Amino acid sequence: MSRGSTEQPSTADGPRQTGRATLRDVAKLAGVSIATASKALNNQPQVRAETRTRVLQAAEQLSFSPNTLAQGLITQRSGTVGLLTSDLEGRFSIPILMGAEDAFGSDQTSVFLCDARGDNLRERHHLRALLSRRVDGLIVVGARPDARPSLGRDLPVPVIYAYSPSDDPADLSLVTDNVGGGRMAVDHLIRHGRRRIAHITGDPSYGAAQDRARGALDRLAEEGLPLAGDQVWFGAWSEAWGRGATRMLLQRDPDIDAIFAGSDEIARGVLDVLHQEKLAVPTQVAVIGFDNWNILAVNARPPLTTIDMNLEALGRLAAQRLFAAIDGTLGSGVETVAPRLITRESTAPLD
Amino acid sequence: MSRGSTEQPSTADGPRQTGRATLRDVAKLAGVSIATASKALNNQPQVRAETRTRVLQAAEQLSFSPNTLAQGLITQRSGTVGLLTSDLEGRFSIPILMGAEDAFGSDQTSVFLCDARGDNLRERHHLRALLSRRVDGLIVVGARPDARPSLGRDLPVPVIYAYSPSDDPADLSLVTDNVGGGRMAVDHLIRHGRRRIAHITGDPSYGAAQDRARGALDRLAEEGLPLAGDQVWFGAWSEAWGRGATRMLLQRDPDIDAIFAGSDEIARGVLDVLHQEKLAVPTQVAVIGFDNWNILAVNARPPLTTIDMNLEALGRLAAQRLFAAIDGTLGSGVETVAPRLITRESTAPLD
DNA sequence: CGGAAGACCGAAAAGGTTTTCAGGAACGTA
DNA sequence: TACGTTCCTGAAAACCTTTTCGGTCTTCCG
Repeated sequence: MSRGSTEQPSTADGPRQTGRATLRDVAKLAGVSIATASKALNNQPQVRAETRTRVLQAAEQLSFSPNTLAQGLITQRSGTVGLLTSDLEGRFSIPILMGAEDAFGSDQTSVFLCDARGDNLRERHHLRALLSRRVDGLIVVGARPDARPSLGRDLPVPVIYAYSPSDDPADLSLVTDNVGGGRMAVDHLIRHGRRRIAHITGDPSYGAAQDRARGALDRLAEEGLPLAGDQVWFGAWSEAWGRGATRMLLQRDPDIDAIFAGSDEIARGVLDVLHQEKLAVPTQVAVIGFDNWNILAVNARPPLTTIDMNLEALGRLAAQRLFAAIDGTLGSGVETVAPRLITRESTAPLD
Repeated sequence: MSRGSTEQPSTADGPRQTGRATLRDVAKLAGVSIATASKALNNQPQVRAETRTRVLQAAEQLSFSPNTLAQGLITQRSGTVGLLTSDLEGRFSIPILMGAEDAFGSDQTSVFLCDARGDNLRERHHLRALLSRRVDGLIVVGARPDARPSLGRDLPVPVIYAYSPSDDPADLSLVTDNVGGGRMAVDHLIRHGRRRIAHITGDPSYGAAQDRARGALDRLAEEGLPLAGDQVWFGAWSEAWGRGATRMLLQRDPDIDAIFAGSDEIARGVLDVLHQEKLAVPTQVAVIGFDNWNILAVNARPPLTTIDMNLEALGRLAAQRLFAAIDGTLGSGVETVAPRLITRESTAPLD
């Protein structure tokens, strides 16, 4: 560390009572007033070059670092934002978090992480704490892609809802375009010459399941193609359901040539049964997943073509929107982020 | 929100210039001085009960929330800590984070999240920012269970290293007991009557791989048992390596009755090949993994017995140690957290 | 040489809270 | 009535920085 290289400042060589150099110390060492020292460090123009360097040297020597609390107190801006997630464990929050943290990090903004663990009381508690800390803004990251209760309209800072939209249309929410994702998946299969496409997906109470199915059906309809297997196979977001549904599906409709799975987890189950049934992937049946959950998709046999929700981009976008809202005023409504196709080996043109 | 229920305070009904009620406003409304208001809100004894309730009511009415920045400025304690991780993406950081966040949350401490993304420069940058924000302490969460460079001895706040120990023995590091984990895994197999136990694990450059292997070998030696397969099969932390190694292993030593896999990912590969070879799990061959990575372990067929590193507990412990260190002084050396066995169906007593 | 303009610097207020210390009121005792 | 206690309350300093505004000094021009 650079602090290490200087003689560690102690009672002997300087007036350090609190253990840290303050602007006053720097000013004294540089032989100027506090005001001048401040200006010099902040690149204000009204200070001579020679004086500035003297101050800079003094600051360096004392390894001065400005007290952000005091700065925040006076500028009425803390330079912090709150990231209020309801479910850190769930794998979807993390990439959003990363994106947001990354975007803020390149500014001067630091991020408070709060995990409410799905508990409403804990959420309120964290909210109070964050407001008390005078965060400049808030990003609320939901656990499921369905609407969640708004934090309210009368908060003193801008709020952005990510992944789970707010149930108040006056709030600004950022979500992934699941309809577009479903459409994209089926489009990919169609382009590869598939005609008998089935769809196995998760819990029908999830908006995401409904939306993806709708996108898929829309795209099929445009092409005048029927949905293979006679229905959307709703069930659970699990490998086990993927296996079960595939078995039933094959029984009802043995000559499908593609399966769109509503998640990579389900896709793994699908692949598993296709293997057992000696149906070659992708030559006989193409499989496409959803989520691009790396550990599952990459290690699948064959590696899984899938739809990536671009969650990190969503997090970054949330950060940008919040940043813009901090001085300006905030928009409202629901904004969607386009997913993207990740092509691997589980899909290929039909001979 | 409670703020919502009051007439929203505006220019009309009160002296609100900055948009938020301040202690001065509360005091004025309650008809007392700022000092008294402060004491009343902080449960100081030198204030009459009647006055206290008057202040409390005023605070409630204005939905006052104290400015933590100002408090921190004067108390010389910000009530925040920094969580400096080098790799948010990696799945190991998350549970540690959750544990720490949870432990701090129940106190009054808020957590700054910083992801250095494995970049040294970014780490320094974040460190500077955190110190500038006057965090009361720091937890450094590594990406790999191997030693990492210390942040230095002369930081003005206590630092605790989690998962990756610091290379400076004067620092305090908290790590998982991988030797104990390896021992625990083999012990479990032995207790279930297994005698021909093999070990397939990941990248030998990882301390964790070496430690787990050592623990396993120790336990075997105690029992006078040889290691089946003639060697520890080091390779990569991947399903593919799990598959490859299992094939080679079976060729060399067809009648093993248990495999200890160095990670759940590897274990999945192992299970896969055992399936193909028609070796029944757990009746013929028992399999135990490491990490308790839920998505892999639970969905395996059969569900995987595995070793859980107790990372969330590690995070919580780190928080506690840091908390203790903030007033007192910090210990040093490496402290280990015991892993725990998660029994599922991939292991069972040999008839 | 006088004066105006410009460059640089410093005193002081402000931001919101905690805490110390002194003063005032009420009360009991001599 | 005078005085000592006990309780409450409030003025003011402190924490560290930014920013405004007035002041000093130099320089240049007439």
